[in-house]
Amino acid sequence: MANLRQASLRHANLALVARTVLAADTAPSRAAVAAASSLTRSTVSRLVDELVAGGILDEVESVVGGPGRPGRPATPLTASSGRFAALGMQVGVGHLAVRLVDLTGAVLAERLVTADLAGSRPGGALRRLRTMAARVLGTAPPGCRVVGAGLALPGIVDGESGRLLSAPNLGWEDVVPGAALEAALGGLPLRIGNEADLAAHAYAHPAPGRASRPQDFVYLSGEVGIGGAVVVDGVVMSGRHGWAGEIGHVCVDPDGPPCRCGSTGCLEQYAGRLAMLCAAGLDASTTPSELAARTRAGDAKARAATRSAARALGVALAGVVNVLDIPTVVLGGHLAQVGDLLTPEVEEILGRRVLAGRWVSPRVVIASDDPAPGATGAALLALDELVRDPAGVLGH
Amino acid sequence: MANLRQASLRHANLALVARTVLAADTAPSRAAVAAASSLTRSTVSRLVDELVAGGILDEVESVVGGPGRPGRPATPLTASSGRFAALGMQVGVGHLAVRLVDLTGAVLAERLVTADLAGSRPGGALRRLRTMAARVLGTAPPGCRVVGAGLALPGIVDGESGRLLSAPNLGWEDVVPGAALEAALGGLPLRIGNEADLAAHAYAHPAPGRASRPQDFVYLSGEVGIGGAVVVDGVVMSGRHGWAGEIGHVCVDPDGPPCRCGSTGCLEQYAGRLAMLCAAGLDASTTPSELAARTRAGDAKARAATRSAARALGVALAGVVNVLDIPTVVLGGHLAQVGDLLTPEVEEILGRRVLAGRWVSPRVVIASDDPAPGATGAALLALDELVRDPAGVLGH
DNA sequence: GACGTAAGTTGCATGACAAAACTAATCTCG
DNA sequence: CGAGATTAGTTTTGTCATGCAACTTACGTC
Repeated sequence: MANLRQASLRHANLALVARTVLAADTAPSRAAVAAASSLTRSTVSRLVDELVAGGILDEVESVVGGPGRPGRPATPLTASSGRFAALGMQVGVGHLAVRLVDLTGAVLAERLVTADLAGSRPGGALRRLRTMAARVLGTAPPGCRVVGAGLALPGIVDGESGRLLSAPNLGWEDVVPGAALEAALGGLPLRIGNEADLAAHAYAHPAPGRASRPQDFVYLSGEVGIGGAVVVDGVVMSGRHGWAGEIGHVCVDPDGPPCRCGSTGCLEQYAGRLAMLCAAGLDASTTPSELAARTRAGDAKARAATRSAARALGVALAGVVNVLDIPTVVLGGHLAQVGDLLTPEVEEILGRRVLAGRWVSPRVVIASDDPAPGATGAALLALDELVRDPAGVLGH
Repeated sequence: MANLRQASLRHANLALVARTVLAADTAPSRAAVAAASSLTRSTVSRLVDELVAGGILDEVESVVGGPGRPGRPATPLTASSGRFAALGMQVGVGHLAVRLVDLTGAVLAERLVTADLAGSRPGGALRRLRTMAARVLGTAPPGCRVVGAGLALPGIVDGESGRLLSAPNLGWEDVVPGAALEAALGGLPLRIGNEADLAAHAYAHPAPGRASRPQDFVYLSGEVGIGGAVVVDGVVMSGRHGWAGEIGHVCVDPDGPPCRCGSTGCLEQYAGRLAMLCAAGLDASTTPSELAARTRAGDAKARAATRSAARALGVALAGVVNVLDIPTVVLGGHLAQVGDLLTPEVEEILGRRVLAGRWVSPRVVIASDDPAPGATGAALLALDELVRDPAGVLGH
């Protein structure tokens, strides 16, 4: 709603040029950027010079196998590597993670530890995260400017106030992580977000300003329960208060088993990690991969457990797809580990229950096995801000 | 993604000024617009002059009860009435409607006829609509410029190609209404859309560029089945292909009755108009108001029918609210007529099943009883385009 | 009737972009 | 090997929408 002045014009075009370079698959020349952005070469040249001087873009000298085309050779442009970075952190039920990610999407430094934080005290976990963050920041290359920090949390989060309202799987209630982390961050702006939202963001964006294959999908993530996120056009729909994506508590059967959320027949009671292991007669500490192995081996209880999970997922996701017309589902977290067993039946149910399935049949895909995608997403959050307004870090 | 030139700057600020005037509750002066938009008075003045000359805004002479404040009196600005308008049409299962709506949101002319179109032939219905449209356009006041037309349809629509893919309640498949209406429209651009989407748009926007109370809500609409729409920040989420909002086919109980969509236990089988009347032991031609009357009178079957509908709505909507974090539900269509009977139980179930219900309890509100809100929404669609880029109809 | 106040207008300076001419660096072909 | 073709990038000049500040207008008030 803000007005536009000439400066905003420059800001907007600066951002447009930066985005164009970052989004490109191969390093484009100034001329290519001009063609792609429909700005003139002269304007692009001026803006690129500014971005290069500001350390956001790099001119690549490499005449990798001279193209052999006539004319003056181009000067390829890329995101500057190692000059701007952001810190991404994640508190999971089973781990802590800290990452330093730069504008190219490269991880400059990382620390990841496993830790059983179910029913833990927030203070202790955040202190551990703080020392990890300090160490990672310490190993940042010289000349690298860290522009922000993000933290992914498995619960309902109020991003405005930086407050974690409730994380049932951790047993945390009403925590403000920023206060505990401040000492390590040294005034760095911290943004917090839901783990599934941030993992989904990372899935849609392999690097700042770059978009990957599906830009519209429903993302499911889970360590103990099931979190989720809805991504439309590469943007995570966070809802009125930022609490969207609770797919784990969509009702699959009103007469189903009670859920710890107080309701009955929630998806989580069929396809949550504990629910699946329990149904398969396995111990809570068993890995989902073990469950997958047993299912493949023909273990009857394991087969029944995956089958029940797949049917519940199918019913719940069909509802979501009917309401949102987003025909791609991405399975992350523990669901990724048993994903190939679930996919066929889930797709079959979706095809049957989705009204528009006649025209576009819903697909299920499996996310990468990164143990802490939320940390990457959290870092991208801060870097995206830089991409959205590069003038902010330049000489204004 | 487009680049910004100086002209775009002017276009954007022209739109900003127009929006500011249209969105205001009381006619603002140039100075007030400047304050609200953070443009300078000089810039606003120039832009307003252009908009007034172009017939988009009007200067109101009325010094209604001179304010008695010192200083030069302001010149209040409003949307120009009767100068620009758009044609909104709707084909319902039970009616045809055509409206001419101007920039103030006023209905300049209207025709509405009841007609049983279930299982009808598209050609006949569209011919009737065409003559209605021609008559309404004929009564447009002189000097009124009709800038576009929209058509609301109860089915799955491909807006890009202007094709109605399927409207099960009409029995229509693969129809291109634009061809049949062309003669009446005389080259006017026609946009088609889903009835629920457009009704939801009209609910969020009482007039072009103006926003009403809830800007985030789930809208339910129904004549025979149940259509729906999701509105986020005043914008209807249409989904990847524009087929979002099929809340009627969210699964309430996987073991429930079969639905004509091929699935089982769809919401429509509990809360659709026919389903409710049937469960209450009433004839298909009975009005929902009659059902409401019987329920209030204590008729056991009627009570059971509304109760069952309310529970199904509660379960289905809880899923939607959990996934989208949109805590307001608007009941339209036949559900509005029995709305007061459904509301308490639906709200109770939502409070129980929505995970974030602890912090914000979901509300159910009842839409107005306009028989053809989709027609208004369809007209607004075309007018919104004018508001989004006023420069388009000005001297470029 | 002079003064204060707020609305709206006018003229000038700024600065961002487009257009077009120009320079640079390479390939190609006679 | 050199002239011409071709493409990349730069420089110069013109345009135009905005901000700024001074100005005019139209009312109230004392």
